[in-house]
Amino acid sequence: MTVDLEESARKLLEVVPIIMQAIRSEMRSRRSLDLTVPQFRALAFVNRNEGSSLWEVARHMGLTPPSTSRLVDGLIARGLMARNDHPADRRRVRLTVTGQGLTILEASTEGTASYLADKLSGVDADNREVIDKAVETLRAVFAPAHELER
Amino acid sequence: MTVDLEESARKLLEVVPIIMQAIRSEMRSRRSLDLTVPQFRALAFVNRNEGSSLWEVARHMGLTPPSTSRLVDGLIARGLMARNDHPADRRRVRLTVTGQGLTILEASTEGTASYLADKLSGVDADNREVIDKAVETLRAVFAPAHELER
DNA sequence: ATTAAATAATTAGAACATCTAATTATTAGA
DNA sequence: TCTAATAATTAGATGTTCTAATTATTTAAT
Repeated sequence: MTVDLEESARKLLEVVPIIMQAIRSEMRSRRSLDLTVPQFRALAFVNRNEGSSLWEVARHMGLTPPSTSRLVDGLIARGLMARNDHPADRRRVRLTVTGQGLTILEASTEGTASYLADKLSGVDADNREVIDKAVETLRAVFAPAHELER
Repeated sequence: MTVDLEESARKLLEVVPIIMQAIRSEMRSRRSLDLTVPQFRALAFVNRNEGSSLWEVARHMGLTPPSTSRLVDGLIARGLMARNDHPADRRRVRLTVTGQGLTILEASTEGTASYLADKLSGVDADNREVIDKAVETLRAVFAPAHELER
């Protein structure tokens, strides 16, 4: 029984980047899809939140608006996202995922989830449940507050 | 009870980047230390493995040798790491953490772990134990195989 | 109603991350 | 010894992310 907070934190700090790296490599390895993690996340968010403003995407991702603006630029350049005028407020932007963007998002989600599922398949049912529960708790702890009421 | 492998994988895919982003922001926010996550990881690895070769660092981090070479360049430029000749094999490089590097590594570890500990402090003991156990399992699943016998 | 303040987004400039391909040394093996 | 393999770097590209400054638009206050 660890229970030592600092110790738990250090382990988390060691393991999270390792998993992240695995996800990153997996995502970029599919030549045909080739989304970076931020691109993937932005696409997924806008897909779930049709017509998001740049600021909403930035807040979700924990990025500054300029960073987000560039990120979106890249996605638009590849035809995966579209930037339109907001009808009520001309300062604002309405972001949407294009058909092609959705196709790639889905393929990428599917592919990466399969990869992770494969990794997890070696874990017995009990421990998988432990992981599920931990992920749930961690989500509550780390997810931007405004996204938890869903 | 979720138990659905694919579903677990998708949740992991959602949550890991969120935690990662929190860690990244936290690390870069300490102006005086200001390590990026890859810099931090490289420093931590070389500190634990005095005299590592470039290739070992690359393998640990899941990066290509060129990427690692540049990463190390940056650390050396900041005086946090040193690159020396390997006595037996002149192709190889012996990496070590400098005194200043160690100072910054420790401060950064301490600061980031405190930040995470603070986040986790709101979680009750039972759930903390669940998280610990999950982290342990995930480490076994994702850590590079060669690093598990320790 | 006009001006000042606040908000939304972008541009500019910088440092870093990361890849593939090609190159340079050095060592090991046929 | 000449060729293979190994270790590392350089080159060139694209993407990430920051701060600071700028542009446009809307809201609020006189």
